[in-house]
Amino acid sequence: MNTFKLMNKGQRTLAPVDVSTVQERVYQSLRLGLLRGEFLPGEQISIRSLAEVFGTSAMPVREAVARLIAERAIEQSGPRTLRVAPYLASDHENYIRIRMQLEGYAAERAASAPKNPALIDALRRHNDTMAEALAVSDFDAALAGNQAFHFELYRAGGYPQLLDLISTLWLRTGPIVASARKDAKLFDRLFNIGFRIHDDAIEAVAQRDRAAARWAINLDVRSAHLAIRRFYKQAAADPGNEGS
Amino acid sequence: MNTFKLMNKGQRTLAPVDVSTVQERVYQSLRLGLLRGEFLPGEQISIRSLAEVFGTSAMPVREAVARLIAERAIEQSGPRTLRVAPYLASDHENYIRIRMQLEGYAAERAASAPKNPALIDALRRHNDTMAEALAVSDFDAALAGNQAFHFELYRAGGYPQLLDLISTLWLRTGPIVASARKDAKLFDRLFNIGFRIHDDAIEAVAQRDRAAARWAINLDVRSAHLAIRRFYKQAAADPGNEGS
DNA sequence: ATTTTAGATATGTGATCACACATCAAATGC
DNA sequence: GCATTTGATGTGTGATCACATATCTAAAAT
Repeated sequence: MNTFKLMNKGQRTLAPVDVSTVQERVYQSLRLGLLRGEFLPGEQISIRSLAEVFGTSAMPVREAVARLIAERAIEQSGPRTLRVAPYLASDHENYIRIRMQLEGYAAERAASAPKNPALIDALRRHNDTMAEALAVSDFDAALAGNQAFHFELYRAGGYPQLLDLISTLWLRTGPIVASARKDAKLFDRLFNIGFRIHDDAIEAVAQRDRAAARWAINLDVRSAHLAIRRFYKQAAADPGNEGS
Repeated sequence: MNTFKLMNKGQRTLAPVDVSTVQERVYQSLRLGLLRGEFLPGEQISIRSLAEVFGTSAMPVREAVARLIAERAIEQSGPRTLRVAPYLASDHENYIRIRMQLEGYAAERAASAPKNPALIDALRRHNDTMAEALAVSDFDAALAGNQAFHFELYRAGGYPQLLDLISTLWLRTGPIVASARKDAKLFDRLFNIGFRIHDDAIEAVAQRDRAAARWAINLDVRSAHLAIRRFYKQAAADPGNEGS
C-alpha cells in the first residue's frame, strides 16, 4: 500500500503537475492578452475562433468569456455578437476618476506601510525597465514595465481585494491605453512623463509620505487619461489610421 | 410586404416581448437572491440543483455562475465544489475599507450635485420604509429598504460605473450582512442606528455638505461592519445556533 | 448599372452526453 | 466491535449537436 511512499523517499525529479482547468487557463490567457493590448477596443470576438486558436472546444471559452463579461472587459454589442469594450470618452473619464480613488488609496497604504527597501528596489527596477524599453521603442515591454510598477506598488498596500478590484479596472482600460501604441510620438511622450512621475511616487513611498504618494499616482493616472483622450480625438478627426 | 406595418398602425395592445436570454435571467435571479440574503455565507451550491429549481438545463446556470465567480460572490472551494463566498473576518474588514472609499466617494459626489428635492424625498421614503419594516420585525423588507436607500444615494452621484462596482461589492458582503438576521436583537439595534445615520446623510445631501455626507456613509458602513463582526464572534463561541 | 433577393456562412444559445473524481454509505473484512 | 473497503451517488468539466438568426455574398431582376 505504502509502496509509493517508500519509493518517493528516494531522490526524484517529480514535481506537482498542473491541475488547473482548461477554462481557467483560457481565462488567464485572455486576461493577459487584454492587459497587453493584443485586442483593440471595440474589436469583435468570436467564441469559436478563440476556441480554435486555443485548441479547445467552445465550452471553456464560453465560461471564460462569461467571466470577462462580468468584469465588463467584454460586452454584448448585439443579440449574438461579442466585442471588447470600446472606447467611450465619457465612460472612460468616469473610470479614470474611480481609478484615482482606488489606486490613490492603494498608494497611500503602500506609503504608510513599514519601510521596505526591497520594495523600493523593485519599483526602481520596474521603472528602469520601462525607460530602457522606451529608449529602444519596445512599446510592449514598456507597457509591461509600467504595469509591473503599478501592481508592485499596489500589492505593497496589503489588500489583496483592492489589488483585485484595480486589476479588473485595468482590464477595462487596458486595451484603450495599449491602443495608443499606434501613435508612437504620443506614446513615447506619455511614458516619459510617466517615468518621472513614477520616480516621484518611489520617493514618496521611500519617505513614507502618504499624501505625496497619492498625489503622484493620481497625477500619473490623470496624465495618461489626458493623453489617451487626445489620441482618440485626433484619431476621430483623421480620415483613418488603418491601412485601406 | 409592409402589411404588418399597416396593421400595426391601428391601436393594439401588443407590447415588446422579453428577448433576454435564459442565462441573463438566471444570473439576475441569483444576484437578487444573494443580495436578499437567501444564501448563507459559505453555503455549498450545485449547478444541477439550481438548474432544476429554475426549470432549465445546466447550461445557463453554468454561465451565470461563471459570472458570479468573476465577481467573487461565488468561489470554488475544492476541485469540484462551489460555494457562496464565506465570512472571513480579515477579508471582510478589507472589503469594508474599500467600500468606505468607494461609497464615501459616491456620497460625496451626490452631495455636491445640484440640489434635487425629489432625491431627498426618495431617500426619506426609503429610510422610513426601513424603519417601519423594522418596527414590525420584517427584516427582509428592512434589508431591502436599506439597500434601496444606499443605491438611490449612489445613483445620484452620477457614475453608472461606480454604482456598478459598488453593487459587486454588495454582492460579496450581501450574504454576510443578511445572515445577521439570525440574531434579531443585534439586527434590530444595527438598523436602528443605521436609520439615524441615514438621517444625517440625508441632511448632509440636502445642505450639499460633501464632507458630512462622506462621513455619515463611512460611519454607516463601519458600524454595520462592527455589528457583523460581533455577530460572527459570538456565533463562533456559541455551541451552534442551528437547530439540531 | 443599380437594386433586390436568395443562398450560404457564421454567430451565440441551450440541451445532452461522457468522463474523472470526490463524498458518503453500506457491506465486508479482520 | 472496529477498521477497511467497495459501491452508489452526485459533482464540475469538456465536447458535441441542434437551433434560430444575424451578416455577408452572389445571383437575378429591374
